[in-house]
Formats: sequence, C-alpha cells, structure tokens
Amino acid sequence: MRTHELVLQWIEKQLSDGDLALGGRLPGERAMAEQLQVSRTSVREAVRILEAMGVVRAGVGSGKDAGTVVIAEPGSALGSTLRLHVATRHLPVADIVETRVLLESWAAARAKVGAPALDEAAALLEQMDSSADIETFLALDARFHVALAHAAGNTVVSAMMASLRGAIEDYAGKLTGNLPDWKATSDRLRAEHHAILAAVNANDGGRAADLVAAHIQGFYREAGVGSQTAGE
Amino acid sequence: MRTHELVLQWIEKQLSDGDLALGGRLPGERAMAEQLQVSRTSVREAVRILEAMGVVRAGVGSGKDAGTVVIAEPGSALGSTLRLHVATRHLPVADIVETRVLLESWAAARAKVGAPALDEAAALLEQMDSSADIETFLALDARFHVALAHAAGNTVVSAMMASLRGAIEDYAGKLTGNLPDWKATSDRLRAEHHAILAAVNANDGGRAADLVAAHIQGFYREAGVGSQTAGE
DNA sequence: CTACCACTGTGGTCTAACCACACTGTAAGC
DNA sequence: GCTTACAGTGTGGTTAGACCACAGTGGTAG
Repeated sequence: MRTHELVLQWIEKQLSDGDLALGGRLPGERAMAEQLQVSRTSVREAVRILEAMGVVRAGVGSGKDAGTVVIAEPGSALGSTLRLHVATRHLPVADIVETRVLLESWAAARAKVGAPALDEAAALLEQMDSSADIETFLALDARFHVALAHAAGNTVVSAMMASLRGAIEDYAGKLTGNLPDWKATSDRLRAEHHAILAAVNANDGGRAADLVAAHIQGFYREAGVGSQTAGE
Repeated sequence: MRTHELVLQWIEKQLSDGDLALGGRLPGERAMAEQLQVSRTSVREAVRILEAMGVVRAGVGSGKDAGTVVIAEPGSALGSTLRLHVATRHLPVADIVETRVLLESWAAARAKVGAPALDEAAALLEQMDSSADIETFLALDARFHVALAHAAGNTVVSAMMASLRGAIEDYAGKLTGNLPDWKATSDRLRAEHHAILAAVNANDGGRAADLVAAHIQGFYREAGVGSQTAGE
C-alpha cells in the first residue's frame, strides 16, 4: 500500500469513528506527518485527494478560513470527475443528459409540498423574472433546479443531479450561442419553471415529472447537444 | 490558481483536444514538470487527483503496466467519494439505497432485449446457482447487477449504480452477519434474479423494474440497513 | 487611543536526493 | 549457438529540508 493511501485510510477512520466531524479541523500537515511517521508530501497527496472529493477544504493563513477543514460538497467533486470522463469520450453527453432527466423527474415527482426548498425555488423564479442578463439567468436557473431536487429530500439524488449539470456546464455554455433568440428561449424557460413549480405545489407529481423531463430535454435539444456539431 | 491545478488543466485540455486518449500514456512526471515549468511535486499532486477520479492509473517499473496511462473507471472513483461522504454522515445510507433502487429500476425497465450484457447476466446466474460460498456469491451478484445495468445502454447510469453499491459495500458487508439464515436468503435472491432476468427477456420492463426494486430493498431491509442498529 | 509592525502558524511550492521496480541489452558461461 | 546472469535505464514512490505568501495576533511606538 502506498504511503498516501495509509494517510487517507487514517483520516477516513477518524471520520467513521466520529473523531472528526463536519466543520472539524484536521491536524496541521506537519503534525500529521510526524504523527503517522510519513513525509509531509504524502500527507499533502492525501489531502489533495480529499479536496478533490469535496471532503475537505484547505485554506492558508490563520483564522476561520485557515487550515484544512471537513466540508461536505460531493456535488462539485462528482461533477469534476464526470467532466473529466466526458473529456476522455468515455461518458457521452447524451447519457449525462438522460441521467439528469431521470433524476430530476424523480425528484419532481417526489418533492414534498410545503418543503422550505420550494419557497426558495419560488423566490428564485421571481428573481429570474426580472433578470435579462443571460449569465445571471443561468446561475439562478441552476439554483432553482437544485432547490427543486432538494425538496425531494434525498441528498444523494440532489448531489448527483447537481454534478451532472456541472459536468456539462461549460460544454453546454458554449452552445447557448447557437440559440436563435435568447429572449424567446428564456421566456419559454420561465414559463416552464412556473408550470413545474405549480404542478409540484398542486401535488401532481406525475405532471411535474413530465414537465421537468420536457423542460430539460427541450433546452439541450435547442442548444444542439447531441447533434454532433458540438465538440469541434 | 494553484500550481497543481494548472497541471490538471493542461492534462484536461490534452484529453479534450484528443491529444491524449483512452489507453494513452502521459509524459513522465519529470518530463511534464519541465515542460510546464513546475516542480515534479505539483505534477504528482495533479496525477494523484486524476488517479482518485479514475481517469489514470500509475504503474512503476517499465513495460505495459508502467507509466501513467489513461483509463476509464468512474465507478470506483465515484464510489470512494460517496463512501467518504457517508463517513462524514452527510450522505445517509438510506438515501444511497433509495437512489440505487431508482437507477436500477430504470435500467431494468430500459434493458434492451438481445443485448450481449443479458447473456453475460444469464451466465453469471448459472455460476451463482452452484456457488455456496458467500463471498463468491456476492461477487457474482455484483457483476450480475452491473451487467443488467449495462443492458440499458447508459454508461452514466451504469457507473453511478456501481458506485452506489460500492460506497456501502463494506458497510453492508458487516451486516450480512445479521442474516438469520444465509442459505434461505441466497436461495431467495437466486430466485429473484431469475425472475428479474425473465421479465427483462420477456420485454416486460415494468415488471422487471418492480422486481428489481423489491429485490434490492428486501436485501437491505433484511440485512438491517437503516434500522440504526448498524453504525455502533 | 490608534496605527504600525514583527511574530507565528497555516498551506503552497520547490529542489535534490534516494529507493524499488521491471524491462532491455549485453556479456559471460556452458 | 544457446542460456543465464547482470548491469543499465527509465518509471513512479518517498523523503528531507528549505523558502514563500498569507492572515490573524499581540506588542509597541506615536
């Protein structure tokens, strides 16, 4: 077993045993190195991996943002991993989109009426109604979808859904230039968002799921994802 | 931007541009360091991250297994990430199971009759019928489920499904000791497997999905996952 | 009381070694 | 000629020790 894996194992045990919890701080790199009788390099390699996994965040200096602290951001970590695999051509973009449709439809169907996340979603829609800027709109759009997924109450589905979106964000972003009429598109997306939220609040899960599926597929189709004109 | 991120970016670009493909070899660490004008340490940190992501595999010595080569193993990488997040208590095991049910049901419903993966699945079932050893059985069981997911033709769903299972493999493994009667359980699981495959081959996707959901939920429930008696 | 600044501890980076490993080519011995 | 032994080469793995930038802390000069 390689040295950094030993460190990794040690840290994972600290987490499993509850000796290290969310928000907690790892010992300094030098201290860990001495404690485990390994070089600081090996400790750093382990920390790097955990950072890539979204399990810790490393901050220099001193104070609250300093040191290596335990966080919980699986979404971005999974997203990066998927993005790399898309780059190797192992994961087709179409499969990513299809999976996203699957997860988000399920979440929409399962969203619990009255969940706080739905109020947040509604607030986001209001902001979007008055956002002409394309980047602002897309950022709010992302948060809306995450909020909707949250309302289903499954952390894993939320994380995966966010990661799928993130994995092809840049890719899809380049394609928004293909859109013939952004105003028309954004108006349509706004209307669809409201319809989805309405269906969820009306407790009509089946309809909400259908609307979400059509919403996502419609966007990617219009942007040209899957039409093979993209990569080059 | 940190140095190792620069290296990461460079490698990702090589992949995106197709200059580096699956099975391809990265330049040696020393060569990359010189080319990018960074230290070998930074190069190694980047490689470590890619290794954790299942994008590359590093091998010492010389020959076919040597050097850092591009692979495509998102499953194990995603699995490790999820496992760590389960350790931090951020991802509940119940959510993992629920998501696995979601993905596998979908895959069973979408499995294409006549897919080669189904033949493999059938072959695995035969082997399982004559496997009394519990570990052998579980290994074959894992491969059966992967084969089934494969038959749906979505790489992302396959990878995620495998990673979900892997994330709680150790955790669930400890619980098999809770089973009152392994022979009875394994006989039941065998029968369920055959029924699932039969439903898929009969093109009855809905029934296959229901059977898969019941199969998975039944196993974890019997093993005691979610009953809070586990972690401690 | 305020402004400044040295101090301390954090992660970030680099250099220059040495190791284990696995193949390759060559030379020695049969 | 064939086989065996072994030095050579290039790979990742690991280490020690140094220096940097950063951000709070606390003392000190004004």
